[in-house]
Amino acid sequence: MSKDTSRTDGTPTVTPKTGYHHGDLRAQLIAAVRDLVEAHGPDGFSVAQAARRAGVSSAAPYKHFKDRPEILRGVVSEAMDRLRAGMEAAAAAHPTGSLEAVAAIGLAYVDFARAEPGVFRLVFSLTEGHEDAPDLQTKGESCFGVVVQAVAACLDQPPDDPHVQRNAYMLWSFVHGHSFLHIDMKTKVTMARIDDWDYLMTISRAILAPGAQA
Amino acid sequence: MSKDTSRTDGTPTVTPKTGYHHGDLRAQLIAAVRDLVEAHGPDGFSVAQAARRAGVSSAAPYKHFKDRPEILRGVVSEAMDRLRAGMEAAAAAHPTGSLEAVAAIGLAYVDFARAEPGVFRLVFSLTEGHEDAPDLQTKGESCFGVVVQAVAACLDQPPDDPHVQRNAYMLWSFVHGHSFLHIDMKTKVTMARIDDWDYLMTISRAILAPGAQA
DNA sequence: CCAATATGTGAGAGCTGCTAACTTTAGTCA
DNA sequence: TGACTAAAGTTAGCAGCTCTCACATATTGG
Repeated sequence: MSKDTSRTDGTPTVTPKTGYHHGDLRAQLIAAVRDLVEAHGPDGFSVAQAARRAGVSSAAPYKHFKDRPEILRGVVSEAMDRLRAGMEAAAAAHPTGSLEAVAAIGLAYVDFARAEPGVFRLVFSLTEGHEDAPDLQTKGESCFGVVVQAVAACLDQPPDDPHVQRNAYMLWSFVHGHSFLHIDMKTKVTMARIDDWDYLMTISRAILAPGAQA
Repeated sequence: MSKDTSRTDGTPTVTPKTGYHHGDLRAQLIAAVRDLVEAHGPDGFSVAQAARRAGVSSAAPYKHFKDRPEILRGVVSEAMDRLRAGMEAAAAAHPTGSLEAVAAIGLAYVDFARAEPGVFRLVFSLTEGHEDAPDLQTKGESCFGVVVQAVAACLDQPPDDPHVQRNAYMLWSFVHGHSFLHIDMKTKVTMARIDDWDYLMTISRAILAPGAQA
């Protein structure tokens, strides 16, 4: 009964089942959906397809997720964890309070968008209609928290200072917009190519330099 | 044969059919899809539903559109026309070459995102996997062209100057990011409330002021 | 006035999301 | 150890969707 060597789908089962029970279906479904979203766009996946990839029947996913949207939320949640980890790691690689730390956080953001454009888009497509997902809200805020922390250190002011918040928001807007525009018209339109690091340093300096914009 | 007064859907037919032929089905389908996308998110619409709204059978749309994606592309195309018109009108309301003209373009952008968040998101969700849509590409570029034009006038340099292009791109990144973040976490997170006009003027000044960022 | 064409209809194949009822496995406690 | 329970699979099947095909009906140019 080795129904798990490979499916009609063509794609091999990531890890064969251990008999009847799978063992790690939830995580594998998320991984499968992540791949599918990356390959065919946010609405170009089906839970049936993901189930086939994981080597289970098309009803099995509903033992772990209530809905199709809930599966997507799972993917987003996992992606946000990685995004935040990446941002924190990037910041940690530079002196606390330095402009470089801020720019590095932005670069991590852009890198994530470039590496997983489909998932990146999904993360920010999902917020609407999923207000009933407090964990995602929380994770989003803690991503922003990384930026706020770095900006606060840079300006030597407390994180809840309105000036810090405003500057952090400006930086995030910038990086977010750049990320989106970048993956939208990859290497086309507008200009030859942007050196992201230069670009991000410029922005960080323009916004955080003492005396900038009032 | 008045099957057009209202449908089981509940929503009234926008304009009753003139008998067998509809007369303006294509435009009405686009309008219906626009509403549905706005109401239930980009993937929360179905061709069948749109057809019901327009008062035709579920096969009728395929006489005007090849695909489900092609209908979405139609919606996006129409939306981009309106977006560009709004940006141009906003610019025209201020002196050519003024910072206000630049900020006004940005405000038109943000206003559009706020007024039609679903469609706005759709516009920028569609670019991937639809590279075979040169008209959308063209319209996107001409939207950017509006920004470039205003920036060029403001800096008193030709539109194809790299400096102009770079600054226009920076502005667009900013406004784009702000728009997205704004509709994502509406009035939540980050800060109480942003006065968009102030915000956009600040940004425009920071980027376009003589001597700013090298 | 009549073909040719554009635009509608209904039926239906094949997929999907999701539920229901059943089966198998794993864990728990007398 | 062994029966009970809960967790995690299965198959069967409904309703709804996309899209196609064959057919019906308006519109229109020659």
